[in-house]
Amino acid sequence: MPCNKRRWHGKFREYGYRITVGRKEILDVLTNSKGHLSAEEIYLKVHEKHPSVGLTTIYRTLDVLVGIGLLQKFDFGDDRARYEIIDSVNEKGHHHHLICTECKKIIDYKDFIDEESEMLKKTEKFLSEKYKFEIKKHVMEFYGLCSDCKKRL
Amino acid sequence: MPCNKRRWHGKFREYGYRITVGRKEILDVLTNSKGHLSAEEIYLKVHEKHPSVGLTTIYRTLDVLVGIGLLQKFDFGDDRARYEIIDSVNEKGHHHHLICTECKKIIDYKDFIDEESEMLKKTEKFLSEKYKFEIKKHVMEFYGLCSDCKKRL
DNA sequence: CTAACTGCAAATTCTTTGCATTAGT
DNA sequence: ACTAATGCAAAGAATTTGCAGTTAG
Repeated sequence: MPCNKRRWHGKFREYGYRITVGRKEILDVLTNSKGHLSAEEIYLKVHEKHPSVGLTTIYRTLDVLVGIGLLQKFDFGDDRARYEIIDSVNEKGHHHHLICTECKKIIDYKDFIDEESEMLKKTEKFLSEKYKFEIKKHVMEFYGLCSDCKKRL
Repeated sequence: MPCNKRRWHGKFREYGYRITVGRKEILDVLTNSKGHLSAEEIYLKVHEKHPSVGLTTIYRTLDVLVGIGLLQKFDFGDDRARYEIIDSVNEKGHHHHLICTECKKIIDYKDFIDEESEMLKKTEKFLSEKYKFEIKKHVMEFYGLCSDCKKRL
């Protein structure tokens, strides 16, 4: 994915951020993961290749990435933030989430994504006018019990 | 709101929970508030009338209320949980949120709520069949900059 | 060279828990 | 009476911060 690499290199320059080994590896992990990773999970993966990178750097880099719009931060109610590379950067494309409140499993879905996105866009337009709000992101999620937990309980 | 009182009294009995001074006051605060209060905010309000009620009780009661389905727990990304009495209990009715990521202001909106809810219901039905998921709640929110913060920055 | 970046350890903040006491039913 | 509920202080857990040493450009 050379175009991704170019994309974030550009963003980094633009904002005056430096490109370091740690940051490269973090971006790599995020790009090649299935998404919704926690800081700790990212730390562990990065640690495999670069044991010198500490958890603090992970947090700080994630902040930077969210700040320059390469990453989206989520909260699925399990007391830790989760991160996903934004849209065009990975091949997965836009999706929404289905979250099991028991085992914390997260399912990505794209069904109805176009219809949903259209609805969201329309609402977004209306709300931004009505409330003079500059909308930066939307969240649409479903919480419940996955099939396994439903059986188990 | 006598019917609300009857409603939760019933729920409490049903689950074998006792009705205490603290719990009554917490329910009262939640019912008469504009929603999306944090545990601390609830604590402060309850504290005005019943200084003997501690923060721990607030947390424990909120858990109970969420458990029996009288309360919904939210996370708007400001590192503290926020709570809202569910639908039929208060007169506000179902609504969604518009959240300012700068000043943390939360705006309730009901525009398109029917259309949105219909869409959500449809998606919900589809997803629950496809993934054998038992969907308990949905979240639809917009994050961005409110008019004040947009100006200020 | 110099300002950004880093790791480490300590600090913060929200929430939970253990335990002895109090109070619904 | 019996057991749930409570307050308090201590514990936990995720994230942030201060600082002195390191490194990218």
